[in-house]
Amino acid sequence: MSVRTRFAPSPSGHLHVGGARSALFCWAYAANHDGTLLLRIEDTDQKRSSDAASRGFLEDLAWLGLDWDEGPQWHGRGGGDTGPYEQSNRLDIYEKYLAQLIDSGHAYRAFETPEELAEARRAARQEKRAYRYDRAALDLDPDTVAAWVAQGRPFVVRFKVPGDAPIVIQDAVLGEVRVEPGELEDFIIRKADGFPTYHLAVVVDDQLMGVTHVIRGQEHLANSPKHALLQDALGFDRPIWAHVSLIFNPDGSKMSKRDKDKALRAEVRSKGIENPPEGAGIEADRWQAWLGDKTMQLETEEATRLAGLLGIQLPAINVDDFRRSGYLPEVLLNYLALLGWSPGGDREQFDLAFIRENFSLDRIVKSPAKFDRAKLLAFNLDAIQAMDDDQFVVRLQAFCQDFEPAFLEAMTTHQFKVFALANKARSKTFLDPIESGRFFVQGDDEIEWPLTKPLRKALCKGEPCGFDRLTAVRDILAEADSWTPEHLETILTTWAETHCEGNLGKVAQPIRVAVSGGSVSPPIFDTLEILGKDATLTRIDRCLSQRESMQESST
RNA sequence: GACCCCAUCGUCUAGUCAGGUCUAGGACAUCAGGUUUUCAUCCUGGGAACAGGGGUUCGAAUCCCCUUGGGGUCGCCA
Repeated sequence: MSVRTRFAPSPSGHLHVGGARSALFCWAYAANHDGTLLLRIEDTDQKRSSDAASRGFLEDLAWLGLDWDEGPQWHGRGGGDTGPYEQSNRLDIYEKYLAQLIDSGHAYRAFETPEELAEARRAARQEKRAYRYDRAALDLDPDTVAAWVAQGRPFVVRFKVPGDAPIVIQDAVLGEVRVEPGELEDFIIRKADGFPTYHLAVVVDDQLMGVTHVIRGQEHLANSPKHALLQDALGFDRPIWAHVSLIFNPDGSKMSKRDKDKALRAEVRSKGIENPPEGAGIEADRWQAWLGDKTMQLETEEATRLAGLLGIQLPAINVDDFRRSGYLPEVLLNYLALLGWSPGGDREQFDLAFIRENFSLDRIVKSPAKFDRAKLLAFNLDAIQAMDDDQFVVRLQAFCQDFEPAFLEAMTTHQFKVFALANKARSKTFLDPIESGRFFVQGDDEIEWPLTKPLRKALCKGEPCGFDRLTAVRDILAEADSWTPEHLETILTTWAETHCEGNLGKVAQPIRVAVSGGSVSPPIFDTLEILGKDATLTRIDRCLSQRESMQESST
């Protein structure tokens, strides 16, 4: 039988790194076995599902290069015979199996309200008892049930957990996992709104879609016995389960899609903000609901705006966060693969083709892993350094198109190419050249020279000082008849030979400061070429015009 | 709290399933030098771990048990 794996996210925001890793493992296992990867959208929660969110997932997966064979159709991906692949479009299917379970006595209707259940849970907690549903609905006589249903009284359907034998499941990563009878309560398989719960939908869909291997995060481990029970009751096959360990934050907590909201709530509380800040675009009642419900998530845009207003940095947990931060998809994938899996031996850097060739479930690590940004960054640097020049230019260009169009608008194609290549050796991410190169796209009159320590050192200190050298070299540059890096190098090194004892830095640094307003830039000759002669001279002149006031305040 | 899962350098891991070749290997981070027109690179070198206790065995990082520690789940979320 051919291998069929599935990645089944719920569409509640962007794809987070844990989900991305599950998707990668599903992809890799299927690819390694010439099997099929299915994508299924688990949107049975009417309160939390939105179309925009599920498209975000698709885009994230596509960016990573994790293409699905079957699933929602999107830019040439997806399709297939076992759809529909959105659970909200499969309600009639679940109804059929629900009826089967009720008819066969494996499930029953229950009429307690959510409030009643919450109260029962609270009471159990107070008495330090483990709460389990008391099966009161099982005592209802059939006529009463029929009458209540006929009246339209809301009900849920619960699965009647057999109490006789331990439930033993086999896991490809963890081995045998055993749960004693009586540990599980009669869990709900259909909600009052008519939608199935996750448990029922997953079991039915996995069977109907022919899924052979379920690779998912260990937070689902406790669900598997329930699914096994449902599968047995429905006469379904059990898939092979592989529960992958969790990904942690550096502080040891679980890396969660809710971390952004958590950070925002903490900040709001610590600042004692009671109402939604002006410009956050959040309604007052929605704000209150969000503050009071730690499972509720803001939309990405709302969260980003709010973080901006509060002046805090949101934790990077989504694939999209890393994309915007200038990481390469192949590096993120490489790093994610290493988090919880290892090909054995010393090899650490590899591509998707290598993963495809070498992936196996028995090399998945059981223990949880902390997400280490520093190592990811180091890998990204290595990948950028290994890239050939043309590719770097093209990919940086694409990055700017998506996130920093100002850099493309402000430069000619040639300037951008010089800019890119001048930055390649010093970039750890695509964002590095952008952040350190803002001065390239600023107007000449926007450059300012804050009196920081490195600026003071470059301009004011020493005898002669930077200003002196700048004044002298300004006219040399003005007379340059050619403005190429090579020619500039000749002029300036020659000048440094006679005026700075051959120490190019003595003159390069003051120029760098004058044209950039900071102490950091690409190699100086490239920098000047990108700026061009006019901008260079204008900026030097403006800088020199500040000489007096800077020297005054520096003494 | 109940149930379940896990345990090698600061971090990710190799080695564990088939016990000896392990005075435990690699990578990231860190520290000390060096190269460099700034930043970033780059080069050389150093320190750094088998959670603790019991077994089994000629021999245990590797097998068993207990303790401790960490984590997950306990929703009409998935």
